[in-house]
Amino acid sequence: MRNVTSADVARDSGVSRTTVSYVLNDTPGAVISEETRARVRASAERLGYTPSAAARTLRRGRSDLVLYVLPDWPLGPAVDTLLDHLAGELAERGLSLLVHHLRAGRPLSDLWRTVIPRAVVGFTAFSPEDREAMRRAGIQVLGNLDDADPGVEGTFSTSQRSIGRLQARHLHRTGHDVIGYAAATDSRVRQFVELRLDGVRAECAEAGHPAPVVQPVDLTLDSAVSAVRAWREHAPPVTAVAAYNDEVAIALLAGLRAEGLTAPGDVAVVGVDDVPAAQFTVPPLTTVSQSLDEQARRLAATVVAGLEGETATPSPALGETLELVVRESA
Amino acid sequence: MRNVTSADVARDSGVSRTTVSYVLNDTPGAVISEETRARVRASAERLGYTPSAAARTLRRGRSDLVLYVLPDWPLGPAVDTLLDHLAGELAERGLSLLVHHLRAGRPLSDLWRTVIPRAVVGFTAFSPEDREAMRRAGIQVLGNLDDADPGVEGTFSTSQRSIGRLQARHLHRTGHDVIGYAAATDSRVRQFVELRLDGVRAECAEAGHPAPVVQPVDLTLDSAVSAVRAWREHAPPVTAVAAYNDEVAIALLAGLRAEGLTAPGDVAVVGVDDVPAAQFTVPPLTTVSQSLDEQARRLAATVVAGLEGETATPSPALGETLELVVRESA
DNA sequence: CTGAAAGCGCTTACAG
DNA sequence: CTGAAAGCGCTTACAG
Repeated sequence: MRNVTSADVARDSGVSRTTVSYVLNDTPGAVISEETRARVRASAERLGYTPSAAARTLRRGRSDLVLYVLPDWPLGPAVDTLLDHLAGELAERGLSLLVHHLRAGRPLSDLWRTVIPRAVVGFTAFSPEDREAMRRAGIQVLGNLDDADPGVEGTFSTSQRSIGRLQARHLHRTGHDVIGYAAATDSRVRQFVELRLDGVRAECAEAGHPAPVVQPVDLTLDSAVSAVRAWREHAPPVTAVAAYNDEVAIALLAGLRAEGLTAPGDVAVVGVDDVPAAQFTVPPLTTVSQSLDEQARRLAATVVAGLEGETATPSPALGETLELVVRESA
Repeated sequence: MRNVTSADVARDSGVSRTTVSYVLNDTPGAVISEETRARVRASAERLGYTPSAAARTLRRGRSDLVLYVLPDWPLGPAVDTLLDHLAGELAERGLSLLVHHLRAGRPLSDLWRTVIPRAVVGFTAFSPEDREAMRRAGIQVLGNLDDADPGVEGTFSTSQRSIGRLQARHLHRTGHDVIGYAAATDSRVRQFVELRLDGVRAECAEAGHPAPVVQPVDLTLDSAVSAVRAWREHAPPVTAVAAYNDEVAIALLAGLRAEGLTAPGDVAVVGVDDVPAAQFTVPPLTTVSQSLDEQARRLAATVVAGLEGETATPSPALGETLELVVRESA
């Protein structure tokens, strides 16, 4: 059963392939009678014609794919939401999403050169060479986390620094002068840890308070307990801590409990993410919500705007998607 | 700056395009001197030649894409792992991953007809028509959750029923006769709820115990409290409950606490997933781990085996990736 | 208004 | 051992 091509449609509707192409693509300049158009469309429909992406790509020199480059660290639930929104918006415009997970020994350039996507969207920034090469090839490049490029900074992702600032500010406002920072140990997430911690530091400096006392915390009780002890023994003692995320914060809460301490009485704890479990911890966890859904929507909008050639409307200040959820732990 | 084509490489190395193609593709029958091969490869390298995916696809009649069809419900962290492994394995074979999120008004057939992927991998089963049509088009079809097709059943996903059985069995063994089931209310997840609950029912029936008392639980304290009350008021009273997943179980634990009850003393609770927070709840949560990593690896292996034409080695019994993690809540 | 023809870049019988 | 040539299915100047 051979595939049905535009030639089949042409034959069936008694016109040339040119006409079929004009009709089906609604080519602007083409002057074709409504009657002919209807006939062509009916044929296409009846024969179940679907244009070949390969042929179209070969002809046009660029495909209908958008390459989404994922980083080498765990993104959590964010990806799902992101991919979903993005794929949805793209589908409405006849585009499809190609995902690539960055990894050692899997150069990005081979892929984009081979596939010639309409746009490349990166979770992390691209190397200047990659970026330049893609631009030259007429591929739209949308990066992320790219602090060097002010035009792109934070277009998609909430500024990690703002997260740290928000945590520290809340802790200061609730009467804590010397605060700790619980840093995740997963090396793949280092970039984020550094950025968020930077925010905490900046806030402390501006408030005239001492710099945060950093302790590594992985997802074990032992590690949480050690961190708690270190903070308590610190002089002056740490009375509140900003955790890298809710998982770390939840471990911390368990660490406090194991030491016979409570939050926020002995040590206040603030997390990041507002995971579902955060409302059910003992005590309920105060945290920073990143509004991933909202961010996903913005990313999709930005990509689409870029594709349609609009000047990327500078997205609203990042902090806007950030929200402090005050419960009981801090 | 025109793209470099095989003709450029041919010119540069002084051979025909035929030879370039033979060398670069290691075409089996081709007899070409080692010296010529080296020359061609050097030229390709130097010119930065990357074959056009579009042209190759047009010629071959099928692309180097594997279409991964995601369902219309939240997959959680699973997707990330799955995509990562799959994309990795595929990349090693020169294939790329195209994701499509199923949604109303976005027919799958348009996409696969347009793109002609090497294989289509589905998280959920495909309709018989889609499946047949794809097969006829020479596309490898790998479904999931497809209980109707024994050859495919559970190839990728752990049997949802086994999860329920495992939960119920543990509860029975620890002395509970009448158990409850906490069903998630998110409609997108209904399919899973039904399957897992089925497993619980089957286990109860076989053990000669009463059928599970089902209560809906969403992620609010109120809802958890209502469920707890209903179970306590049930005659005979429910002394243990299997929760749809850890999130629901964690809400339940909070509901018990709010009612002045404790687990497992008053009501035992067992979850599913072993999320990081599970080890830090009060009390630590007993749960079923699905070994998503292991499953992702298997999915990738199955897809790759299928692509290489091997008869899909029937994967080992599903239950094997399931593991009961006994902590304190049950 | 509509058609014949070129050409996108590749692979692969076919003929030396 | 190697090359000339056809053809995959489309779009788009170009010529009526």
